[in-house]
Amino acid sequence: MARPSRKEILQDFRTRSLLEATRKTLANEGFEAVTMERVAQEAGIAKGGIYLYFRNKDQMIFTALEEIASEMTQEIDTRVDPGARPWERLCQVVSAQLDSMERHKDVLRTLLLIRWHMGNSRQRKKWQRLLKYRTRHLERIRAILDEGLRANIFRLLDTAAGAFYINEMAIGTAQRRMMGLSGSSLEADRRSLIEFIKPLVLDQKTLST
Amino acid sequence: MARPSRKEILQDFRTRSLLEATRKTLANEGFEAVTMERVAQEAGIAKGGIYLYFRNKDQMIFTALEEIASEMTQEIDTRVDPGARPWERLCQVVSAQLDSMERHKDVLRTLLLIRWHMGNSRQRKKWQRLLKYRTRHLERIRAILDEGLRANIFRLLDTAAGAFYINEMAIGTAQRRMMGLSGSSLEADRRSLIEFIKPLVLDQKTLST
Amino acid sequence: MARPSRKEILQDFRTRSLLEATRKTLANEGFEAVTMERVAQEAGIAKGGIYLYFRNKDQMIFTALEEIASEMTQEIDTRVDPGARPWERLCQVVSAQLDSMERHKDVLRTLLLIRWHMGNSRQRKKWQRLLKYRTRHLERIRAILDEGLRANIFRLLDTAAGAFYINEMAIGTAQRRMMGLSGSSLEADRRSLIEFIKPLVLDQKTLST
Amino acid sequence: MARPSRKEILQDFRTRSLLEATRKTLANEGFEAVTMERVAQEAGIAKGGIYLYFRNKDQMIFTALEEIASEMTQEIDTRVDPGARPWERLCQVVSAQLDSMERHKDVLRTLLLIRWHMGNSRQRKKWQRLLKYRTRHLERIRAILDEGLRANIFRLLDTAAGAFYINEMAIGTAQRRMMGLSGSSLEADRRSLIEFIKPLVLDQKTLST
DNA sequence: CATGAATGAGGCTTCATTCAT
DNA sequence: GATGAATGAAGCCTCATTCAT
Repeated sequence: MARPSRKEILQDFRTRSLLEATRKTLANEGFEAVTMERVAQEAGIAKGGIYLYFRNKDQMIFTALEEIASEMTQEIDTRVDPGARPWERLCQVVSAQLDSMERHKDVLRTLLLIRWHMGNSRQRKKWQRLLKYRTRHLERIRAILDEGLRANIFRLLDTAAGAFYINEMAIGTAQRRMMGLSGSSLEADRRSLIEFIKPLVLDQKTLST
Repeated sequence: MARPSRKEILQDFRTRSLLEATRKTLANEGFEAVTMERVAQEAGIAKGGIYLYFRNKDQMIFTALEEIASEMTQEIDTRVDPGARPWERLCQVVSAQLDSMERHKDVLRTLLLIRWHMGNSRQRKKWQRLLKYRTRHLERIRAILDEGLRANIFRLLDTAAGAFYINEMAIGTAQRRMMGLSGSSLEADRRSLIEFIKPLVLDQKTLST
Repeated sequence: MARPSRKEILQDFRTRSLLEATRKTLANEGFEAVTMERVAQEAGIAKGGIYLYFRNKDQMIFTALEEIASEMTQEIDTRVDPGARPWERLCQVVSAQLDSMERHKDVLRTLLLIRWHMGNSRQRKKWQRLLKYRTRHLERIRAILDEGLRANIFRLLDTAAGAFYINEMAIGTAQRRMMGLSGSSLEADRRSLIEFIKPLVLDQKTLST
Repeated sequence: MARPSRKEILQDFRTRSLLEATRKTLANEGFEAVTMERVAQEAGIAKGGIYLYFRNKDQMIFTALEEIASEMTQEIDTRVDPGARPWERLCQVVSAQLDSMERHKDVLRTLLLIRWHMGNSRQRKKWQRLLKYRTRHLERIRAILDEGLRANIFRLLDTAAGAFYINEMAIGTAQRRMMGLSGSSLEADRRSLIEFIKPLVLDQKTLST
């Protein structure tokens, strides 16, 4: 395998710095605070230099967001034990998702902004690729539900819909925390959500949390 | 009661035009497309004229959004039969909410943006007042859950949390439709959501939809 | 003599209100705070109504300033005893001028602004008429100096120049007070100035203050 | 010592152009004519470019004014012979001040405007720093008077007050010239002023001009 | 006459992007 | 390649003046 050349290493480093700076600014000061000037400075690169690594501002932000989405997906994957039984796995996914969102609380705000942009036909294309991560996550949940259904552990339901709702509740929970409206600990919020979806399980005597 | 004078009528008409223009722009082209110049033009008013009706851009947008929130709240109220039994009322609320969100699909996007702004401490105050409508809605749902709980119809649950989750699922559903990702009819989405929360009811044999 | 008609009385009252409002605003908040809107409101007249009494903003301000200049001139006249001897009269004039400027401290600022405008050839004409009051004042002082000279009381000097310098010192004193840089009482400032011009008098043993 | 780089030279040139343009506009058309647009054009720079050299309009004007004040101070310093005797030095200062003001006649107008702004409590802070030059000048005069007093050459007087009055007369003289009201040559005005303050000297036989 | 809503020119400032060095 | 000065299009807001009612 070709060892990365000196040039490639530098390019990579610069790209990383820029993305880091973008995320940091996004997190600390919000979308409107992200100016090329600011990001460049934070990354220790000249303003004009950004354009060597990104086509334009939109693409830079897009890439930063995609990176976060990707990280979150991975974080969740890591936390799920493929050998566990469906309900346990579901709990793991939900818990991992809440944790991950909490950790990325600050940028989550912007990440969720794409939901908003997706409603605008003109901008749709620009952000569409980020949906991939959402879809993947929904399918992960759905697979668990399907398995539970086949094993006759879960109540009969439209698993696609179920996955969707569970994800929405998790996101809502994270958003509420982000807005400072939660009032409970993350752990309490987690328990609450799991409690709410527990009726999915037919024989509740068998449940652990 | 004093009949509105000619002047008042005109004032009202102008204010309406501006709000309409704001909503329309907001809906069609998104938040960043809302320019004083543009709104003025769309409303058939000179640029400077806006400031006769609104203190500044923020207040204009705020008013437009609040109006929508208020309309939605009222639309839902109208659709709920206070005499109906808890589960029926819950279904009415959810259905009404979905309908209302569908009707205001375009601006809903922006309305939900406040979730985003609320995460930015600097802008928090500006939008905080809009939370009133959310709170009111959550309490409406919670009251129904409480009543059902007291009547021993609903499964035991934290009603505040329950209200929160139901609302999140409804909003998520609307958002999905808005993003063009639903694929089903509104009616199908409604059934799906209601189906998902049906386990709340203890004796499901008694259920109508 | 024709008794002023009802209409004329009203016109006069309105004009007065507007000038008063102009002066008040000028005094309290400075030149840039004088907007037609504000003055109209303060005067209890509709914005458009101003144009029934003044050709435009400039003329309104001009008239207000002229009024003040005129008042100051009169105030000084009142304070001078035509029968007194030259040095006493000089002291009276200077004292009266300082008092009057102190009383009109706030608007004096704007009044002196015309010195500034007079340097701009384009605006010169607009304010030139206000010079009348300055000229009159200088002549008043000069007449006193002339008389003192003829009576052999004052040291030989160019009386026109002397009048000019004395006036400048008085204005400077008032300005210093206005800028909050004086630190002394008005009375102390008065004494100081008179002390400084005392060498004008040949035989200082005869002096009272 | 580091030779100024090409970049620094250019930066300096731009700054100079802008300040020059500001002064010119200030001089020719007055304070209100100073527009960012206009200054930029006059300096041959794009509108937005100004902000590379000045934080905002206020700072730009402030800098221009301070520059003038500083130049004038230096011009006067250059003209005073530290070895000369008090009265000669006083004459040198006054002459230099009149010359300097004559040379900067055009902008002097605006420089004196700070007297006006200083009367407005809201703007006071903004211009306060310019008072430094005035204070320095007053102290220069005062030091001369003090020395003359100690040497028993000057008549007894409050030297601080004396410095103040002399300065006011000089400024007044310059202003009168600026307003086109002088009618005499600068030299005549100079003589006149010096003549007026001559009584400060006790033994006038010793005087040269 | 009187009103004040409406106009629209004009001012300040920001910022993505380009390009000479 | 890298830099950052320069550009200029927008954006928000103010306010003297006009004019329909």
